Amino acid sequence: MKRNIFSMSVTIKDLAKELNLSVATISKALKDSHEISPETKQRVFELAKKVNYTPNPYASSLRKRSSKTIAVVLPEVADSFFSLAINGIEKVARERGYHVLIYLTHESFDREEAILKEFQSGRVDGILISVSEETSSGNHIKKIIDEDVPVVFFDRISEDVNTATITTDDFESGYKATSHLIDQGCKKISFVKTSAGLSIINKRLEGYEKALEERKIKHSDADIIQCNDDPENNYQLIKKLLQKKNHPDGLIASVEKLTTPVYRACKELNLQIPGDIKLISFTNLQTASILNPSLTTIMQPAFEMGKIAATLLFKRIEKPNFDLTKEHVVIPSSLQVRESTG
Amino acid sequence: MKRNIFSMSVTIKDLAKELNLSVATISKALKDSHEISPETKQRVFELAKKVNYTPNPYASSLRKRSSKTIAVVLPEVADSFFSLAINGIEKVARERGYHVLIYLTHESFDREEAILKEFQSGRVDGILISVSEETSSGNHIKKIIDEDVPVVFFDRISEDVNTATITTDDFESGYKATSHLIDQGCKKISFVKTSAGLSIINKRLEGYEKALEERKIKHSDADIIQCNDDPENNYQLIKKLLQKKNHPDGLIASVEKLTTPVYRACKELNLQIPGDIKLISFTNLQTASILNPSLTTIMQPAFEMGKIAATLLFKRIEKPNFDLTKEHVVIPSSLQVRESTG
DNA sequence: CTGAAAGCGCTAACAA
DNA sequence: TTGTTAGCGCTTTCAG
Repeated sequence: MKRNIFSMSVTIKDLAKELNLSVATISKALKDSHEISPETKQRVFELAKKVNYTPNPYASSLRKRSSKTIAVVLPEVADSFFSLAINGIEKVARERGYHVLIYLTHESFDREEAILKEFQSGRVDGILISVSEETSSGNHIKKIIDEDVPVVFFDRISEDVNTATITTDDFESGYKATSHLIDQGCKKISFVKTSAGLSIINKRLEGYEKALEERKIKHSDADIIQCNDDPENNYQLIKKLLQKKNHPDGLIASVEKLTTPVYRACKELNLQIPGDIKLISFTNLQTASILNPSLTTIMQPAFEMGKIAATLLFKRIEKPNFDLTKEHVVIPSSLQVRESTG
Repeated sequence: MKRNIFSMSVTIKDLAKELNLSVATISKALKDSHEISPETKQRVFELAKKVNYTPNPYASSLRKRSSKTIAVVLPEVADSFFSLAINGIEKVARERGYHVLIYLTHESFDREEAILKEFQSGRVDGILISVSEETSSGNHIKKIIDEDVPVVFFDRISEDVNTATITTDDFESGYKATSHLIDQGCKKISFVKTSAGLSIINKRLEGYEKALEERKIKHSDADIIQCNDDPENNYQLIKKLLQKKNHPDGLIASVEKLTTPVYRACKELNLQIPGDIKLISFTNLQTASILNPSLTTIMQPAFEMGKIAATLLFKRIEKPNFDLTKEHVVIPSSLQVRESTG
């Protein structure tokens, strides 16, 4: 492939030669610097347009030590919350001319650590992260912050890292969900959770316990079902719970992926929802409304959270003395009452 | 922040100084070149590890004219197909040490064009794309290919661009879905589609028409419902269809997002599924199985398609004479029969 | 086996 | 207003 002004990537040098100007002049003209005469700018713009000049991003990144790209690191993407969050993030990134690199940890701490390590030498100007289930220590994240690349957490935070967080009111929504079930007459409410020590899940759980205590509903550890990442295992656990003669009459699925096994188990065991058991799930799934009976949900403002997280990150990127450690936004989830708790 | 060997990004130069070697030697040692003595390599590796050296990716990209990153451009991400595809793509990218930039067109051609333009100056080594609904011409894509950056299409292709494609058997699955409904006794089958001239939807439609003709089922344009991007509008259209005295007794939702309005409309109108109307939807949604009645679906092998698309792309990236224009993989969708067509 | 030097494309002092 | 120059950090001849 020829490398002249009509093919391959055109460089500033090419433009300079063509117009008999120096590269410096072209560079400045291109960014509309006031040091350059209108006429020159005009000529430069025209030629640039004509030959379809696009700056080499890496040359510029190297020189300016900023890449105009951010990283989004997520546990997974096949989940309505994260899908929507990506949408929000991408939206504000695009508006500001930033690029977004996406990384999936698949809930593995090792992978998360390996990924974070890549951000040590200026690959990205900032990081948006929702930590994996396995993540307990935040040292890998602190290390990056020490290198002066800003990090903001959204949804799943690491409590020992001191930086901006965008979360929902997990405690309150656990409380709200539970209170709603109690209001609807439930006397024995189970809380189904995922494996690890995710702080958001634990907060939901605390809300659940608080509500039960306030309303003087007796409960025991047996009401809290610990699931893991194996769908079949989870299904069996839930089924076992619902098979008991004194099975719960209310159930909270604390994460989206537990919705399907719960419905399946009820169907399999011929338990009527909401007659025999009332259900609430933490999810943003569109299809909640067309389940039969339709599903009462706690919906997180996923898109909004993504947008706010990204906005804060950019604020810090563009204004390095903006203090992220002071930013802790909590956006309320909403309870969508539907038939499953009717 | 100090810039010495114990803080901030360490560079090759720092290592060189520390070990009294030249940067060239360090660079070669780091990539385990045979020109370097084992002892030297050893020393270099140790120091690099100790001071946590990470190469500056942009310096290297600039010099090597390759970025070890690919772009994935998608219409949206809040859709089970794309979510799963991203998973597949990310998996193989990670295995090969590539980074992935994500871009959303939100079904807008203009946005797609603007995004593609960014790939002109070596930002990415290759592109995976599923075109927007509005995309009819492929010139913006051809331009990129002309600059020698490889492109592979997955799912939604642009027919006038000659490069690798990974698709499902859309015609066959349209045919299969329709035949299934006929087998189940449907006499009047509607096909609900989205707005634009997406080739995959039209192929599904052709399969539908073929099946009807083969089985001598009369049908008219009125059986084909044209939706758009406005959920409320779509809901009304579908409702109007189902309200007719001689409403269809079978319905194919040709894209995932039409599933919800169809179910909603049936419920609203008190139509029994599958008694009054049988339903099939093109979707990979987990929740299809817990809808009530559970939903018969055509499932695309999304994860697999993402993986294959990425694999082909990397093959081409790593072996520039590998001819993408000859690669056209078609992976069959599968019909999941459930209660909604019972 | 090691090093000197050139240069990827761009930006930013500084000079003219 | 424009140009000269010196890098950003790395890779890669080519010489020693």
